[in-house]
Amino acid sequence: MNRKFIYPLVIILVTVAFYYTEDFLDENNSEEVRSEISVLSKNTSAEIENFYLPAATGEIIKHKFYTLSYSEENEQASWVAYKLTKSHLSKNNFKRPYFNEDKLVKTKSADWRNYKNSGYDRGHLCPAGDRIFSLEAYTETFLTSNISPQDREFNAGIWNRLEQKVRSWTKKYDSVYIFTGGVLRKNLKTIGSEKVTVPEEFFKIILHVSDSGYKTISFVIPNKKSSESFYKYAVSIDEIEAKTGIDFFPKLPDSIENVLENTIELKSWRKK
DNA sequence: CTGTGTTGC
DNA sequence: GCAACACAG
Repeated sequence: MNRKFIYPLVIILVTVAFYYTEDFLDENNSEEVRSEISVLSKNTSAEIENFYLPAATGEIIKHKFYTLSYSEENEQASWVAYKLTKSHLSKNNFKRPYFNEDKLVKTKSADWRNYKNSGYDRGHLCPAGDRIFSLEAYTETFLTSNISPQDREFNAGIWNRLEQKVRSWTKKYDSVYIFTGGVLRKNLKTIGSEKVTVPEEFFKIILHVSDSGYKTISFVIPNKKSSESFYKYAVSIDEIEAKTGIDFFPKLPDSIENVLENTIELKSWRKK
């Protein structure tokens, strides 16, 4: 191809796209948000800790590579939050370590033996596959505060497919924030001597932050085998809040929080 | 990738 | 408890 032709064309396209998105996004991305994003973009290490974390529902545990809120009643996290970036998606072939108690949980996290012969997987909330960029990060996901009883075919099936899609979104968008956990209700079935509750559904929220604004997609999926597309289980964040009692994005200005939380925006996430 | 079970020390 | 290996979705 002729570079003399391509370069001007690219410049024109980029310019048009820039002005188009500026106008287009004004509707739900105020100056308020823009200025917050510009502040956050200069504050990479602490941004999730300080700004995007859901409200606490129990003891907040800040690990090096993810943060969680532990529910002692349920012997598992009520939510796990972490940032996934393109650079995290490296390749490694670490041997699976054993699950350990999370020493940072003051009330003691559940013992892995609760899961043994329970019929349920020790399902990662922050997936090991998202922390393979270092042995330390990988090992840190093997804490019992980061697992929840999951149906075998749910975990290896629809939930796994969603996790892989999150990795593909990460490649596309450079970085995303992920918030995930089981829907913890009263009177759930339990396993093991410590009575780890078995969620009937799991939620996952994906947030993308860029100069042009915020973008989210979220799901609630039953803890059982499904051959459906996970898109069938796309819900609003409001719905997840209603089911879990968790307040997501409590620090975002209400005007932005409301728009993010009550809309289901599938098109732009689905397109290739 | 998501995991489990068995064998042997 | 841990290592090695086989196996399943």
